[in-house]
Amino acid sequence: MSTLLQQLNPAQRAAVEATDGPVMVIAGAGSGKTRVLMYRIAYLMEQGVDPFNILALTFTNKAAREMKARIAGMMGDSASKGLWMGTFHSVFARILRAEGGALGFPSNFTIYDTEDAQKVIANLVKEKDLDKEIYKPKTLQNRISAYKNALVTPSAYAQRADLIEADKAARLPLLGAIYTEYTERCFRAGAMDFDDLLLKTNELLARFPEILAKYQDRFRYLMVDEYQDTNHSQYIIVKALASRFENLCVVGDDAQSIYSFRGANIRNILSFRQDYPEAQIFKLEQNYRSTDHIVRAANSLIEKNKDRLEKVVWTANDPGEKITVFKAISDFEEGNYVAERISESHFQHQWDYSRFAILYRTNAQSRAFEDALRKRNIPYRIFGGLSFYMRKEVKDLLAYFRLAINPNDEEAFRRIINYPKREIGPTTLDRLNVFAQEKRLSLFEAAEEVVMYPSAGINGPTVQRLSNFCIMIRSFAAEIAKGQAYEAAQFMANASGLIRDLKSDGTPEGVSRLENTMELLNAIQDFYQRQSQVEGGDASLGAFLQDVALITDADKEDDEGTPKVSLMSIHQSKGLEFPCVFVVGLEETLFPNLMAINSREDLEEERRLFYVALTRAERKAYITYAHTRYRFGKLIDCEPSRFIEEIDEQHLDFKIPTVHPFTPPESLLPFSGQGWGKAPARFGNSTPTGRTFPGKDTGSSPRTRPAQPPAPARPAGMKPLESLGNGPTGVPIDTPEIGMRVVHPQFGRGQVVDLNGEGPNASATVLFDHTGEKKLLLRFAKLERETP
DNA sequence: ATTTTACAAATTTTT
DNA sequence: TTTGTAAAAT
Repeated sequence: MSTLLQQLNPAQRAAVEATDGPVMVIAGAGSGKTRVLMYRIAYLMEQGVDPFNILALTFTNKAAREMKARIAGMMGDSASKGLWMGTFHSVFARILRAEGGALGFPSNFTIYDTEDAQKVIANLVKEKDLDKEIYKPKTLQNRISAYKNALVTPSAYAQRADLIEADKAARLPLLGAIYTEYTERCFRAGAMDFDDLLLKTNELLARFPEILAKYQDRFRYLMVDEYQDTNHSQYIIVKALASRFENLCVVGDDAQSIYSFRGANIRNILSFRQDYPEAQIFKLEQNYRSTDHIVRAANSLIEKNKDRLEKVVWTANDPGEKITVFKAISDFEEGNYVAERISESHFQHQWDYSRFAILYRTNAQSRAFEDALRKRNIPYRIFGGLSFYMRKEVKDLLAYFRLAINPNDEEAFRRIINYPKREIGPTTLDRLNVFAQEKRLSLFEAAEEVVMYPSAGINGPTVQRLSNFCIMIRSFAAEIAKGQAYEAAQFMANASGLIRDLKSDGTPEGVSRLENTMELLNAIQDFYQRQSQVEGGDASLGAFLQDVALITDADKEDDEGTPKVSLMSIHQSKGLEFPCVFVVGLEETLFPNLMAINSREDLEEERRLFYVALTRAERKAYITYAHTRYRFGKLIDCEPSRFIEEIDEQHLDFKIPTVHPFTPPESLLPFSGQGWGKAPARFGNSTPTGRTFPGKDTGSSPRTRPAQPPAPARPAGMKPLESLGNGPTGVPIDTPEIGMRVVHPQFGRGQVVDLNGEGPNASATVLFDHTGEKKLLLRFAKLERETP
């Protein structure tokens, strides 16, 4: 038998060996789903399948990258070349770059993020003079997104009386018109939004049979991870691609479907059998991840859901500890409790900080935990919230790149036409826009041509300013064409006046913004160097932009070695695991969220979300909730979540805060009465651990620097499982000297030949033994002294 | 055209 | 709590 197969249990092995025909793997939490996917690919290759013919669609790019690296490790680097792995969005964006011409899109099309899309819509609403309280850009964008994910194009919408009726009822009778106009604007701008990447792929495959045939023939073996979270649009793409060979393997867990708000359709997994009657179905039910208490607790919870596939998750692991349930008096105390527990385990059991995760329902909850951790100098990392590439200053610089590469990019144009100040205000922009719409031009084209049309009403000096701007952008394009992405980016950052503008701002925020801008430039240099290493890699600035548009927080690697506590929303924790997990904020209207308590379907999704959170834990789980909580600046009373009651209590261990002597303990026990019962007034100020309960903002000592800088400049990455003994061998270098022998993680060994700059811009020129001379920024390139 | 000031609104989850 | 928008002033 293949040595690969020996490393799997019987159920896993069966799923791996069923290479031909449709296969569905129902994989319980922690049952080795990723392992099956990985071994299946390796097994296919071992059976002689060309990796070129395999496509695996994963949930994050990071998952794809890691899996690919491990397969390369098993099968050899060159053997796994050509294997395609990535998210739906990144894989099909790539195909659209190559084939989008058939649909009339340029290969350098821009990807609009949600913010861009909403701004385009906001502009339309303004142009049409509609009430933006009723026609809220966010709402419109959501509805349009939903239509796109259901494959309802503007023309299809016009045929759908039911949808038109529904929008009328929602007081949005013009939604169809806005949708149509929005689609046209995007087309003219050479831009696609996230949903378009799937919708246009469908259009491409449906309208051009020869293109469909080409990719059907290429992707003879298709694998889809997290199938329960695919939406209709993705489902149809998969179906189309798989329809020739039907070697389709989908892996998922209906109990972990948590993305219905994004159009994910749990029926995709529930009805797979009907779509493919001859499909083989495998169930992975043994959990290798968590203790018995955790597995059973999670099971008892998820049993309350009606929409489920039959499946019994079990584990042979030891019982472990019960789940600790803690009720805090306030969100502030909740943060302190969690930080205390982490600190305790860290010092008593030598658990390094990367073994802990704090999971919450909404990103806004992170604050109390940040404060508590920072106060104790516990390093942490926040995922989500506003990511690096969403920051204003980063998007501003990116907009220059975008416009230089695709001058029709309307949002980029609007963003930077008057930033830094060029004396081109709203009046000019309005007139320019009117002119552009009349002539059916993009704003950039309009700005270039308006000089010939005095009737547009833009005065001479302003026309000159517009023209100067266009000339500058054209010169940027020429710079990019030289092919040196980093140099071009730096040139643009300077020539645009953006750096100067940031430098003139002396405020701490301004300094941080400048740092972030520099960080972006560094990222470009890194990208350039990395891509240059890969054979056939595209190191252009355009390629960088394509990557950046689809990057998420979860994709980023941690570039500092310090182990950190992870803070993230439960959604983001999907697919991850941690030895110790805190699920926090278990309160009615927060979790389950207010938005989700009205229908059974929504409530069940919230319950699945809680299930996902619990099953992230390997050894120990905590559940916490607060009595009072600050929400939008006001202190409000909370009620414990119904979900706590739903867990079989034999797996729970209730902890209660210090009890006032006059109060009978029972009255503090959760669920002893209704809601909070009569919680006693707390005279003392002590937490359960006996610490004094500091007032707001008093605890942070000015003498010690926080473990985390106040404004984390970039999202670092994480490696929950491999935090121990990482890093290459060698001695880190603070100050390299000319002539020193060094090692670089990517370029290998070399010798320092020159040094330049200081502070954050300090760089070294290194002559590498194999890859030649490179200039590296020191704070960025992890150079180490060569060890013989 | 830009800056200042005041006031309001907003918080679910994400590719 | 912060962030964004509208009106008013320069």
